[in-house]
Parts: sequence; structure tokens; C-alpha cells
Amino acid sequence: MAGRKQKITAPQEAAAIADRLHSAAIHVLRRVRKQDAATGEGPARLSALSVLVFGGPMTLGQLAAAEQVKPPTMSRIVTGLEHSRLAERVTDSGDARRLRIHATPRGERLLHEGRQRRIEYLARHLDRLTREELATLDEAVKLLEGVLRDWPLER
Amino acid sequence: MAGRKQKITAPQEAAAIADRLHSAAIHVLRRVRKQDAATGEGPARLSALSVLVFGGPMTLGQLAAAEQVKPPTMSRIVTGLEHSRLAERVTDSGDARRLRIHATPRGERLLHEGRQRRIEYLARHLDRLTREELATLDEAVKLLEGVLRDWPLER
DNA sequence: AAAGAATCGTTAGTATAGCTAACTATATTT
DNA sequence: AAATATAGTTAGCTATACTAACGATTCTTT
Repeated sequence: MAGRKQKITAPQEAAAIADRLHSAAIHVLRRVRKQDAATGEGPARLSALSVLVFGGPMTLGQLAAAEQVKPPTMSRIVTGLEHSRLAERVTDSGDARRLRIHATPRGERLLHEGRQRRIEYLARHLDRLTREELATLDEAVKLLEGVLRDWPLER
Repeated sequence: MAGRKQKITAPQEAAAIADRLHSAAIHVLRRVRKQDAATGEGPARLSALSVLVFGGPMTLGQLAAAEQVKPPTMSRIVTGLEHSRLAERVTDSGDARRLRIHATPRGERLLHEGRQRRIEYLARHLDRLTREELATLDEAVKLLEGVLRDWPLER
């Protein structure tokens, strides 16, 4: 955090961009989420499953924190994933209070397929951009990733 | 739409960017939506209210279509907005089946305040970007807006 | 003009996803 | 050993989504 570039930013400018960024993000996701219906699972389950697949097995509390959701909510989400045989609860050896939640092979498969479908759909629409425009978009996404990385979760 | 530039885009590139764009959009919105809790209204109501405020009065069916939601769902959302005195149903003169839904002054005020809060919050975090980086982000958002404009709603 | 069909919205019933409060079971601290 | 802290679950509430079935109106067709 100490190594950031100087802030030479006009605040109103940031606000105007923030507004349109917010709107664009909403509309992109609204289009894309329809593709996820094909998986037969709801968004909360898919998102939690994604955390499990890409972050590896973790406790219910960690998963709840990662999804910014309270433990009772995550408990129900995991129950749903178990019923669909996409994830499993395993009692932690060494601390019987804890549960290790992990994705099943079936869960990994379903996630990757859904992700593929979603990305292809989105990419099909980005295809109308030129190579240069895609490069701009790529750079902007990198900037956003940086902002998100340094963005404290509290507040 | 006929006047778009040539497609000289490598498809895999678009897919990779699509993936990260999707992820970034999810995480930005996840952070920002917490600010909306201060309004005391849920996301579906705020989003419908936003359509009413910026799109003007419309029928329930139009509002449902704009929000990509089925009529029964929108009926309940509007009921909620009415209970909070943020919107009103008015029977259409000329076609008694139709309802004109419109935002109340109170609804407009709440929406603008919430929007202000959300934008300021997001802008505060974008502030760590330099002027140049903000310009890149701005350009990328414009590109996205263009893609969204030409993106048919069906499918 | 009357009968039938289409349209608009609501009601009923179900599922998912979020919350707080209260509880159980296990670990840790004193 | 007793008190406290931690990890999850259960219970009960609310909001948001769906489909199916219904009522009321309007349009069409005979």
C-alpha cells in the first residue's frame, strides 16, 4: 500500500466514472447470470462452489466470510450443495467443532462447465470490439483488480 | 450497428478478459451493495425504483420486462414500494387492465440519496488510481456501454 | 351484438437466499 | 473444574424469484 502512485485525481471525475461503472457492472451481470440457470443451481450456491473449487477446501466459517455471508446462511447453502452432491462436509480431525467443506468431482465439473458457458457467452459479445479496444478493457480490468485487492472488506 | 469496426479479435483473448471482467464485476457490486442497506430497501426494490425514476412511469409489465423479472414478482416488488410510499399504482385511463407505476417524490429523493452514497463510496476507492488510469477505466466503461447497447435482451 | 380469444395483473403455493436470536457441542482459559 | 470462547445448527422472519391458476378487461370473429 505504501508503493502506490501519487493521487492526482479530480474527485468529481472519479464519481462520474464510478456511477457508470456501477451501472455497466449491473447490466453485464444481469445478462450473464441467465446463462447460469442452465446449471440448475442458484447464484449463491454457484458462487460458494466457485470459492471452494478455486480456493480449495475450507471451513464453513471461512467460506461464509469469503462470500460475505453469515454462518447460518452458508450452512443452508452448503446443505443445498450436498443435496446436489456438489460439495461435502467432512469433520476436521483435531477440532471437532470445525467442518472442512470441499467440492466433489461432480461439483468441479459442473462449475467448470457453467463457467465455460458464461464466459463464451460474454466473450461472444466482446468479440465486436477491436483488438485495441479489448486491450483497453483488459487494462481497465487489471486496474479494477488492483483496486479490489487493496479494498478492505470491513465498512 | 452497421457501422462497427472490423473484428480482428482473437477469440481466446476475449474469453480470458470476459472471465476476469465477470469476476471483477461481481466483486465490485458485492462491495458496493452494502452501502445500499442504508436506504432500508432491498436491491430488487431499489433497482425497480431506479428504472421508474430514470425511465419515467410505465406499466407493471414493462417494468417487469425492464428488470427481466416475471409479472408476479414485479407485482410484489411494487407492493413493497407502495408500502414504503416510494411508488404508486395508477389505473390507466383508456385500458383498465393496465397500471401506470410511477415513483413518488419521496421515491426519487431516496433513490438519489442512495445513488449518491453508493457513488461516493465507490469513487473513494477509485481515488487511488492516477488520472491516466482513470482515463483508461473511463474508456473501458464506454466500450462496455457500447457492447451493452447492441446486446439483444433475448436469449 | 355475442362468443371466444388474447392480454394484464393478482393470488396461491414453492424454493432460494439473506438476517438475528437462541441453542448444542467442543476447545480454551483461568 | 468451572467459566468462557468458538464453530455450526436450528428456528423463525423477510425478500426475491418461479409456475400455475384465476379474474378482469379488451380485442376479434363470427
